[in-house]
Amino acid sequence: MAGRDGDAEEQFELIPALAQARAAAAEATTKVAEKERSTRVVEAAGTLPVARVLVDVPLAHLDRPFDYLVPAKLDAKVVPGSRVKVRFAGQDVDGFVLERVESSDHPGRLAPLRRSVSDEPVLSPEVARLSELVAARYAGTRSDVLRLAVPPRHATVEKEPVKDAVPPFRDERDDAFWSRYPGGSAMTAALATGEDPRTVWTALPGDDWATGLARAAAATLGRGRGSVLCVPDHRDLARLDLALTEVLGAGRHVRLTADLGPAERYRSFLAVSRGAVQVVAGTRAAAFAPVHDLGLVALWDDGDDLYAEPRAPYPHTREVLLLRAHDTGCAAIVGGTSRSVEAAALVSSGWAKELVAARDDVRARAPVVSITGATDRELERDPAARSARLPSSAHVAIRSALEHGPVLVQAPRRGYAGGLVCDTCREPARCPACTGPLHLPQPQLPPRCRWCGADTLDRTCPACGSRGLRAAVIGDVRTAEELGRAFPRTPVRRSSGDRVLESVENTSAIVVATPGAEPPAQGGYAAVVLLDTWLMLARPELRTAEEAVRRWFNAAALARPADEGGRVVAVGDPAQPGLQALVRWDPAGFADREADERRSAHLPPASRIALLTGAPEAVESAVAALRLPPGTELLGPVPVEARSEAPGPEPTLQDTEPPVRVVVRVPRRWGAELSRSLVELQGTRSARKLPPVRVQVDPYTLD
DNA sequence: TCAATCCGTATC
DNA sequence: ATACGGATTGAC
Repeated sequence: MAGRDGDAEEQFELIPALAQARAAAAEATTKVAEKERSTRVVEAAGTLPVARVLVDVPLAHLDRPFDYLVPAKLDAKVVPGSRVKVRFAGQDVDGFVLERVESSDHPGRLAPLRRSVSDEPVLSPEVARLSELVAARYAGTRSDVLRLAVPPRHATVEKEPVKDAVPPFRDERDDAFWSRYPGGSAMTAALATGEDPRTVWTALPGDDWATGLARAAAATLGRGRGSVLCVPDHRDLARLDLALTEVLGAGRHVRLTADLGPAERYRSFLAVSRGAVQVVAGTRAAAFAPVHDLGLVALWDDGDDLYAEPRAPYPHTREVLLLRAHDTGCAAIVGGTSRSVEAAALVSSGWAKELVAARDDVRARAPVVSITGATDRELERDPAARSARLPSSAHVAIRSALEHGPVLVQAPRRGYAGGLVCDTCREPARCPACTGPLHLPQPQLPPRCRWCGADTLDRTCPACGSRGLRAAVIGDVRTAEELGRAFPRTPVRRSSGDRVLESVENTSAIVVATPGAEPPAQGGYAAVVLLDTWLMLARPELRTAEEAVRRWFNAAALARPADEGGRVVAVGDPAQPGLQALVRWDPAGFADREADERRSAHLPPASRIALLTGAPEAVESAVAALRLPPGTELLGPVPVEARSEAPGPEPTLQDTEPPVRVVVRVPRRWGAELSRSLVELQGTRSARKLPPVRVQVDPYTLD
């Protein structure tokens, strides 16, 4: 059995009787003598007998290395970065060896390592340091971060023979992709020479971004440096994987995602950690990949919410990669069709340089975008359009575009119909009895309350006095049905949820998709229609506008260029800044505008915020104990719904009393200070066994 | 005077 | 989380 000969327990049994007798005789001795006894008994390794071990315990105040004695028999297996088992506070726990040292500062006697799990150095010094930085940034523990960074061991996979090393990569320097961007060739040249450029890249609509990232990785690999490339989901990863194979050839890269399955995931991880491959493409789990000689970190579409890790300490892939680039001094590319507010902040602070196409190029490649109002008056005038809930101009645009190719219709959310809103002011309709949300149980029945179940026969909108109601969310299913009736001779296909189309052919068809599930069309869509854009702006959340605009740009980028007749019709308010940015095809301008608004509203990234959630008294005492940096704002406490979407080990909130939440907000320059005092707070609280308070630094949403 | 129990603190 | 030590309490 594996690890049998690595068991320190056996060594205690093998202690000579003489030594045992001597040890027994030394019963009442000083601490110094006792320490000597223990060292002699365990027979420590000849050189570097002390292992500094990060133990896997969830307690914040124990998030530091502890020293253990390396038994001589384990000398060869206990290497820096390897997994061990140690006795800690009376129980056996897992740990990572951070380093081997000559002596310990610990005044007491050291316990021996119980066992070496494996001699595989799975925690590289760089990732060990990164986990420290991420934990500090998000006020979490290193053991929580390491759970995200190092996949579980798979012994069978670990024993598999190592693949032969591939010969050094020679980049043939094909600049066909990047030369279309002013400064693009300079960037790849800088990647190839080791100048480590940091770039916010706003891609041309319809551009083959995957090839761009693959070329950047190739330039970096040309000088022997590796890359970490992150994408939001599997569709994107399949595309990047293809591009990497084409540009780098076979065997130069691996895919790394959490849902590969334990064996395949560990196999990919080992290929990277052993240096067999230096290019990693993956979802957010790949951000921590221990790439040898890291030269480039890159991510595509950094505004996607899939980059927000749902497990503690909730790090964001973009922040992990940027911390990594900053710490190691490697190059970085933050790319997208649109631009996140955080990316805009990287440019305006001077940390990164922007890489955008020339204005003329953008005009030629972007589709023609128009906005059409969706007033009910306009719907009434056109019976055909009303049946499809489409303004007549959108209806006309679809009909004429279908003569030239496929048409994409983006419908805000999945499902048949959501709640009901006032047909005039669009205020959500609430139950007159209990203020619960109303819905239509069946088309011909009166509205019913989802909370108390009462039917509402007579109701006027408290906001505007209107009596009419309409569906708040049409949903892609009903949209597809209605479009099928409006265009009876055209095939209507759906792409959403777990039935996402890979791509569609260049034929006359209507594709109804939810945001993020839009399949690309061969040769591009003749037209893209964005339905009910106002709905995507209706949520009162931090990133509502940014998120909506990102989704509009991503869908619109699938249309053909203007000179090939590509059109985009957005149904919404022509004065809406996000839609105006789409008309001008100016994602950077919109991001700057949004950044200004966040600054004046004291929201991230201009401010650093932390959420403290827990039982009312717990949150109250936590806030009272917190060292608050200058300029701190405290918002709340407010009651929150007891919801824990995040799977896995979470601090269990008291469910006897409804939890509350406080928002702590500081100016950005005090962000590190805030994180420090949150770490201190969690340390004190866990040491004193106080009820848990969940801390989230810069959460993705503030709903 | 000693044992059972509680509380606080360290965990190598 | 245990685990241990010192203080505290209670019965002889």
